[in-house]
Order: sequence, then structure tokens, then C-alpha cells
Amino acid sequence: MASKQGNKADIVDVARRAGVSISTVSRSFNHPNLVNLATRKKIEKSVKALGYIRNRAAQAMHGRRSGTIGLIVPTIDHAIFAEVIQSFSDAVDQAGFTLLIASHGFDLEREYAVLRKFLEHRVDGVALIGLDHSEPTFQLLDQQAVPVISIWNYEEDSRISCVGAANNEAGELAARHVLDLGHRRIALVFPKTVGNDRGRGRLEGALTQLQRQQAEPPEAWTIQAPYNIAEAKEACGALFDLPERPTALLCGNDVIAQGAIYAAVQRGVKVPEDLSVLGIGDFKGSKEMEPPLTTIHFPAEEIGGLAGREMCDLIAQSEDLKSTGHLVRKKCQISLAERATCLPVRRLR
Amino acid sequence: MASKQGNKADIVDVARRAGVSISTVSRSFNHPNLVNLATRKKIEKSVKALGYIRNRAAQAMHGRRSGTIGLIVPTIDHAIFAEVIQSFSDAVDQAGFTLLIASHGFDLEREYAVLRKFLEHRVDGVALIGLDHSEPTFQLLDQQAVPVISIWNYEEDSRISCVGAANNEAGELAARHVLDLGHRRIALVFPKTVGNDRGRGRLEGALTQLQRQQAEPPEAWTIQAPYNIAEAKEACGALFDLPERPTALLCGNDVIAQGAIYAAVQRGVKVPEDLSVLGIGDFKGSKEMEPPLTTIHFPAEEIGGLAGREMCDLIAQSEDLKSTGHLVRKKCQISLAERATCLPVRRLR
DNA sequence: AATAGTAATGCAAACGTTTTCATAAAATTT
DNA sequence: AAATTTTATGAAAACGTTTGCATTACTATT
Repeated sequence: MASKQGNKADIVDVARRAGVSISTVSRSFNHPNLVNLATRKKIEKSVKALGYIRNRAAQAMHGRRSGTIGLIVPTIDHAIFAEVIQSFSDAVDQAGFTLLIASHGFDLEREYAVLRKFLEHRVDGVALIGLDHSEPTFQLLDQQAVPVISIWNYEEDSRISCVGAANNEAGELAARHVLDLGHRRIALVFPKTVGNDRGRGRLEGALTQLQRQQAEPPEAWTIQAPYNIAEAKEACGALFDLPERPTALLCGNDVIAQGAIYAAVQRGVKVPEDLSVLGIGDFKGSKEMEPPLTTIHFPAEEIGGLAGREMCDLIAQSEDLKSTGHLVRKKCQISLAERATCLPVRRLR
Repeated sequence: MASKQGNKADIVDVARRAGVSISTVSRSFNHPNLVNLATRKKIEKSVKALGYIRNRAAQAMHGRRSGTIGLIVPTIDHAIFAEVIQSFSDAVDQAGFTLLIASHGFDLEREYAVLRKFLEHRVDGVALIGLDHSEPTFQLLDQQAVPVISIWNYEEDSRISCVGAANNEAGELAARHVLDLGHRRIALVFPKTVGNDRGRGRLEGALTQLQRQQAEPPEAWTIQAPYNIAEAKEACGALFDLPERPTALLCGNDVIAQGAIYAAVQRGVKVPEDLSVLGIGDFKGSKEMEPPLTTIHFPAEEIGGLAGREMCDLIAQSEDLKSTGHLVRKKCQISLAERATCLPVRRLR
């Protein structure tokens, strides 16, 4: 039975029961080699008997690290983020860190608020998705000098460290592929681009490539769809009902592509015979669709894992105080995953 | 410029700059009404100038709450959990809590380890998925007297508070539906049941119902598939290649159902004309599939949100020390979502 | 046998807050 | 104008750890 009223055992209780000083108890946790084996055994026994659990909050107060990393994402509930969160989580877990997660629903002001909250908890590092953040966010990060990393996007002149892929390259790669297949009547279905540098980069990359080949789509063929199968399906449906139909559809992500294909199926438009569809992202399940989706592969797991390990490194460095303060940037390779939803354009007609 | 070398401003710095005592500063945060408006303004100015951010670790040391809730899930990267995590996160966020998340990959020993880690961080409450946990986990929870809630499963005799749906009812409901449609040659494709009370409950419910109607499937028609489209597709493929084919397929979840449908498409088996397929879960996107999947709807968002609010309530109660210590159990209703993958059995043949 | 070195431990200060108690000043009541 | 209440503030203890320094008891070296 612990001595305190709160009934939660405390290092003092452990020490008393083991008949040693609290310093010795503390040491036996943090520098076991400095304490006699027999003493350590006694302490261990006492810990077990009292059900003592160390208090990291108290540890953190000694300038020691809190042992936590904050991850701020737009939303957890998207296949794409879920995968990256999982691998990031696994990586930092392995290094002994605990993950704080919050989502801001694509609202950069909420992102700032969450960041503040995390800083109150004295996270040892912060990870954000993408490189689009509000000025106050950047300033706070800077001023607090907390190790920070951006996940998912790569940009050579990014303001903070980043691990990810180049979205404009993804767009280019996608556009190049359909152009190479001979398509010229190409429609674009992309998500909203405000506050979403991922979608924006992809769209810009694709557009650049199309312009280069004089295959820029008419306005009616450049449509916007939310990240959501149902609405994407609807948006694409409208596109297919137009008098003139494109021969290829470039989608901003695989969810939209999925929606597009469903919309096509519904109207009896055959994919890929009547319409080539290309996604971007290569989400879980895209490979297993019927027909398997041709898409641009993003190594989500690799990005998350790499970011996690890089985050831990940054924290270790910042502790060394040798912090050279220079940014780390890692570019992960994307690639074309050729599957079954794209075909060379039919010459006749 | 802060006085300390660590350059992070401190409540002492704030007090000094504002020309008041630290008590006043602390009070102006926690009980603003007790401090003079003019003084508060001074303090606020000082806070801004120094970029001061309060240290919750230090607060937590005063028996105050840490302001964190720990959520332990098998995995983040499953549509089903992602949705529930999101809504749980939103709910506790709204109450001002910060969420700690960790996944254990369906390993109950890791779950225990994570729980310990969370307790070191002095989370104010813990949420777990499902009701299957190791004995040490239950004991630790009990001994530490930390508010705890289980998400996703409902059981009237659960050992801890729970918010969720009754999985056996889902299984029964599913089985009843295909039976009502006249099917008797029914195959079952379910996930592994060890350490997964969700899958187990569903399977048991379905089996009970089928037995009741003498429609128990032969052994070859009761197969196991992992939570994963690719492998589910493969497993179902093997089933379809059997000489005798069932007229209906009961799937343990929508991912498996999706895999089953793809496997069918691949073999030219028409769904629902040649084969009725029924899922369980009603994941995001199931409604938008082609054909839209008939399934048992689980109100994931409702469950997550309710659990989050209930968690906050439990914490508030435990603070009041009036903790009656009695468990809370909330049952969320599931329902049949009739869509397009089930048809009455064809009489002839 | 004296000395130097090492291993094991304890004491007490420090970390950044909150909170109780005491006190001073101002406002109100008599 | 004295007595009382209210408002605003500060001093100091407390929270549960870690750690630098001091001390003691061994162990090895000469």
C-alpha cells in the first residue's frame, strides 16, 4: 500500500520500501551500471510490489526530452495519410518515442493552434504534412527552434526539412505517359489546389507537360473533384455526359480515378478500350482493382519510415547542440505503375 | 531576449519583464478573473514579446491533468480504424485534450507495453479497440485506476466500459439476410479470429444463424482471408475454382467482400446474378463501388465520436473523486444496407 | 601499512509550474 | 473616521524527478 493518499506510488515510496535513497532509485533506472546489482534487485522488487510507474512529466522538467513527437496531419481518415502515419509511427516508436497526433481538417489556422498545443506539451520534434503552412506557423517553429520535418513533398528550396516526392514530377510523368500512348484529347480531374500543395504541384506538372505538346485541355475538360469517391464519381459523370469525350483522363489521385472508373462503368464507357484512366498515388488497393489501375506510384511507406527516422536524427542532433541548423531534404523516387487502365489511343475514328 | 541560456522563455522571465511575481503570472493564465485587467495586459504583452509557451509537463506535476488521452489501436492503416480514430480524435480535441496514438499490430504484448508507456506519460484516460486484451493489461488498468474505454465492440458483460456495436448481431443480421433471400448454399470468408474479437463475434453470429436454418456450410466453404484486398481476392479465387460453387458469399468485412468481387469479375462470375456477396462494415467507398456493395452498416463515426465524448466524461468524473466506479456501456445500432450485390436465389438449376 | 583509486550511495539543489496563506491596498459599511 | 470586506498581489511550499557534489567503504597498488 502506498503511503500517499493519491494511492499512486511515487519514487519516494519505492525508495522507502527498498531502504535506499531516491537518488539511488533514480539512478537504477537511468544509469543502472552505477548501482550495485543487489540494490537494483531490491529496487526492482519494490517497484513491482508498489506497481510504480515512472512519471515522464517530471523527467521532462529537467530539460530532459519529453520523449514525444507531434505529428500534424490534414486528416487521418484518408488512405494516403493513414499509410504514411502508420509507417511514421512505427519508425518513431522503434526509437522509443511516443506519438502525439492531431488533424486540422485542411485548415491552416487550426494547424497553428495544434502546433502551439504540441509545443505546450514540449514535444521533442514536430512533423507536418506538405510544405504549405501559414506564416505564423513557420515563425513559431523557427522561434522555438524545435526540430521539424515535412512529410510527403520534396522541394529543393523548402523552408523546412522535408522527406517526400516531387509532386510536379508526378504530374509530368503522368502526362508524359498518356501523351506517349498517343492521346491528345486529355481531360484533367484534380482536387482543389488551395492549401494543398500536393494537388497543385501535380496539376502544374501535368499542365506544363501537356502545353509542351500542344495538348492543353479545353476548359470544360479541366474539372475539380474532392477527395472522395462519391463526389469524384459524380463530377466525372458530368464530364462523360458532355457531347465531346476525351480519350484519356488524368486524375489527381487514385481516389478520383476510382470514382472516374465507376462513373464510366455506370455509363457503359469501357475502360481502357474507350477511355484510358491514369491515377496518381498508387493507394492500397489500386493494384487489386478490376481492372488494376495504372497510376504513378508514391512510396508512402518509405516516405513515412524515412521521415520518422530522419525526425529522430534531427532530435538527436539538436540535443548535441552542435546543431548546424542546416536543413535535410530527401527525395523519394516515384515511378509509373503500368497496369490495365491505359491503352494506346485508337488511330481510327 | 530571455535570460536563460536555453533561450526558451520561462514563467520567471515573463514575470520579471512584466514587473510582477510569478504567482500573478500563473494566476492570470489559470484564474484570469482574480487578476487586475491592467496587470493582465502587461503580462500578455510580456508573453508575446518573449514568445513564452506554457509548459504542461510542469503543470501536470501538480496533480493537474496532463491534458492527454492515449489511444491504442491494432493498426492505423485500415479504413475501418482510420475512420474511428478520426472521429475519436475530433471529439477529444474539442474538449481540449491532446491525443497520443500508438498501434500494436495485433500483438497484445505490444499493447501492454504501449499502455505502460502511456501511463508513464500520465495520460488522463486510455482508449482501446475491442474487448480482447491480455490479463496484465486489464490488471494494470485496474491497478492504476485510469479511466478507460473500449471502442468498437459492445458486450453487456464487458470488463471495461465500452462503446460500440454487437458483432455477433452483425453476423446474425448478415446471415439472416442471405437466408431470407432463399440462399442455402452459402460460403463464409472471414478473417483470422485469434485476438480479434470483432471477426470472431461476426463469424459466431453468422454460424449460429446458419445452423438454426440447417444451412451450415461445408468445411471447404469456410475459408479464412486476411484483411487485405489482394490476399482476400486470392483466397476467394481459390473458392470459386472449386467444382461446387455457392450461391452466396458472406464476408467478414467489406475489404474481403471487395476482394471477393474482384476475384469473381476476374473469373467471369457475375455479381449479383451468379453470386450474391454480402459484406460487413460499410466502409467508406463501399456505397460507391460498382455494383454498390450490400453490407451491414457500422456507424464508425458515431462510435468514435461517442467514445471520445464518453472518455472525456469518464475523466471528468474520475476527477470529481465521486467515481462511482461503475462501467458505462453504449450500444450503437447496426443495420442492413441493401444495395446491389445480393439477389434472391434463382429457383431453377 | 599507508596511499590512491574506484564503486556505491546519499544529500540537496534544480526543473517550471500551481496553490495556499499572508499581506497590503482599496472600497465599502457603519 | 474606524471597522469591515473585497480585491490584488507576493512569498514560499509543493509536485516527482535528475544530477552534481560529497561521503563512505572497499579494492588495488606501492
